[in-house]
Amino acid sequence: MTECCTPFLRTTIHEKEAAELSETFRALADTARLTLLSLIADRGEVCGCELVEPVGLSQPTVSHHLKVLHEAGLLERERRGRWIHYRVRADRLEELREVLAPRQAVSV
Amino acid sequence: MTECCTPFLRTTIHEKEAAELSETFRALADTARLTLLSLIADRGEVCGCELVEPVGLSQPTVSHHLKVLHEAGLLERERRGRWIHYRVRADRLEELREVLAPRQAVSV
DNA sequence: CAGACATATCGATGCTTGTCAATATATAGG
DNA sequence: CCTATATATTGACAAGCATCGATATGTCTG
Repeated sequence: MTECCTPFLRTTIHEKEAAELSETFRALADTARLTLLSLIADRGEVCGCELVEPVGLSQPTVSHHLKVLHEAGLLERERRGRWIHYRVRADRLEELREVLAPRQAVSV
Repeated sequence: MTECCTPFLRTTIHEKEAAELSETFRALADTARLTLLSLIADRGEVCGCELVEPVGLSQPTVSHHLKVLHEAGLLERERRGRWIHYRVRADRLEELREVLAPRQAVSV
């Protein structure tokens, strides 16, 4: 019996929701991108130029990953002169956490 | 048993952590699998045979997706006679939620 | 403008993955 | 055993994706 708490989406998701959500998870489904997110989150705000060396990938590849994360809404970017600064979007992560939350008191 | 509180948002993750985490997110990075998870979570416990029709994919494909989810630790399976029953692993989702948690007071 | 540096785009390549039809395996009941 | 049903595996194919080198674009500073 699953009386205790049935987790994940409170109710069956629809096609569009699933499509959007899967896109976000896909952005997280890569070692390099998780490392990037982690580096950025750890430092609060980071210049892109500081991210190439620690992940050990080429500059174009890092640029690509940052783009994916940004397009998934997981990163904020701000240009300052030559540099682009990145921050993690906490609100977006909170949304994800809610999606994964166990359902509260069951209704219906 | 994983460590209690070193989500990637709090400190830089290491290579192995990132690899494992990305694998889990990869399991979630698919529309069909999200729909399956949602269906299972919604009903608490579901027989696999009830999952083929609602997702609109072939039986082998559904079987494949359920395997991916199970191997990612996101589903429990229990055989009962001819049928296999699935449940969502709430503990695993809770782990994911912690990983996505915003950093609290910074801990050196 | 020219040179330096940060970032983005392009094109190619090899690997991964979602999907199916066909087939195999497992389990229950006659 | 034989049959029916549930599930898994295999093999194939197309689409997607991570990665790189080469190159382009953008931006500041002499």
